[in-house]
Amino acid sequence: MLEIHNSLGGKQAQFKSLRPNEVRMYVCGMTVYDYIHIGHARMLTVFDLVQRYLRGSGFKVTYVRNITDIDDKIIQRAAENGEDWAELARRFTRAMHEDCATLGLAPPDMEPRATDFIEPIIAMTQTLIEKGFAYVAASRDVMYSVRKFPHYGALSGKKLDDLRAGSRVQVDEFKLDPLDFVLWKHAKPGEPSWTSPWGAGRPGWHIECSAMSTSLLGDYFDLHGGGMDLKFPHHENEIAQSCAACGTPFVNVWMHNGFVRIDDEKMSKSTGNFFTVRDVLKTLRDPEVLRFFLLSSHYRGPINYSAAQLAQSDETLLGLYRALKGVDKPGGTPVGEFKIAMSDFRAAMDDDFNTPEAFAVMQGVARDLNSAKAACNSTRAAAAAAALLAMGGMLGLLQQNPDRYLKRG
RNA sequence: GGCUAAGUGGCAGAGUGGUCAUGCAGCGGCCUGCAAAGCCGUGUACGCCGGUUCGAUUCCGACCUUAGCCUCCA
Repeated sequence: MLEIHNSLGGKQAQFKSLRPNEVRMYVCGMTVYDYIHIGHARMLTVFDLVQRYLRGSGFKVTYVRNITDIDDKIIQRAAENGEDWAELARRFTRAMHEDCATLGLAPPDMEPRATDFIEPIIAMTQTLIEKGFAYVAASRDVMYSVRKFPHYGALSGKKLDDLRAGSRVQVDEFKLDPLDFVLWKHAKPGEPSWTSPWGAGRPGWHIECSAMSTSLLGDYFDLHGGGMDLKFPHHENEIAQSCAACGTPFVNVWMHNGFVRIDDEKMSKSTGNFFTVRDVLKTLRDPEVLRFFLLSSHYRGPINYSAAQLAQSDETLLGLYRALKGVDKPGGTPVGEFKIAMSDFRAAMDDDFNTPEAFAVMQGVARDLNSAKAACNSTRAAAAAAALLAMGGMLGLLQQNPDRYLKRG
């Protein structure tokens, strides 16, 4: 029985997919204007784990992860570089794909780009205007009127009036409410733009995800994920847009991963305290060390990044590969006591993807494996190795040839 | 200011109303020609103060501290 913490409602809920044995999931991916850092790697790894484990549990999964390839930051960075914005986006999309491949992340089933979904974005914006949820402001931007959506704030537990009171944002004079957000940005001279009923412009960030997810997965789908920082306002806005436009519920379960920190501060591009995946990977024996590190604490909690931590993960992972080394014909189905370990492992994972607990089960199997090897009990060793490999497979770990892995570094 | 998480042994990190997390490091032992690896053993850890309870790290309340969101952000 799989239980997942649903951000909406803030509690663990028994996971029921909307269609039998099928999971449709959407994850907010990258805005491609720079190389990905360890914080992005955590998000990517966490949801890779989710889709992998769901598949391993017998679900048919459709995993969609978008690419935001038009955005203020892209335009700004391109201008700084004297580079074409579309070329810059393509360049960093390629870099991201390279990094994902190195990290051993399965590609999503669909990877929509915002610029390929201008039509649905315009259509949804139009619908929102027609239904009275959006308006064309004096600035000629199309805005979503947050007050028109009664459930606004439900996901993040925020009240509109509290937000307004505490807001440090300088209020846009064209907005009816300070929290209204842009659906369609009116193009300034020289900016990339698409024609629309409201003149040349480009999509706002929030509407992209609503348009792409509902176009590809339907109005109401199972799982929506992303980093903690997207909960408000991005996901709140997605709910407001999609529910209002489609007239249905939007998402069954919301999942948010915790941040990677450095010295107890959030790793982020804006503050400049970040390490890119490619730089960090140069210091490691194998990319698997990073995956192991990222999964060694629960996905919802914070994780502190440091070289010392990585070294510890390296050491632990080495121990697991050493256990696997020299086992004759591992494989087949786990038997006997390892069947029990297997079900312990599943229980841990079914409990909101409790990877640390799952790791503990694997350590127990590794110990049994080492004991069996020491006792020259090759049958038992093979059974233990089979179990360990099966568990590792569900996490995307331990699938390399042990001898080759151990020779590295 | 509002809202949300979290504070566990040297470090990392789960979990639980009353015998065990787990890993790394340390210590003792076994094994080995020595070492490494492995195996066995080993630590009166649960922010502070009250409350509930036969019993609380675990439940309740206050407090302190940290982080995040309220502006782009995975």
